Amino acid sequence: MSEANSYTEIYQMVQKIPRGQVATYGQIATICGMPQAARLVGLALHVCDIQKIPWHRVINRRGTISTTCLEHPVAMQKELLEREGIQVKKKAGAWTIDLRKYQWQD
DNA sequence: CCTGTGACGTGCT
DNA sequence: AAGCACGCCACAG
Repeated sequence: MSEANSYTEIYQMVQKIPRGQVATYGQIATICGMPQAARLVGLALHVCDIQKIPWHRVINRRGTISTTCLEHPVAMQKELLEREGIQVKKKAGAWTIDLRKYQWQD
């Protein structure tokens, strides 16, 4: 685990997010020690097992998901987030979440 | 070995 | 307030 300098660390961090809260890519990257590698978090979640990783708790700085592959996951994300007590609103065609209210703090 | 890309972030215009 | 451009790190070809 100490050598977890790659996606592994990110996955562990995402799984560490408390239920009912969300975190931004930059937040995860910063905690992992790579405040400038927010893109890596996104890429990591892109290749991760969305069946095992609560990727829906990880969103961008705007509080929305810019997912290029918003094929199916978007609807599922809404279900998962609302199921955890997080309010998801639709704004300009994108799901918006109140970061100041749900953003996770380590 | 080098180049391109990507679920992002911040700054400037 | 909104949009555009650059920078960051890791991995694939």
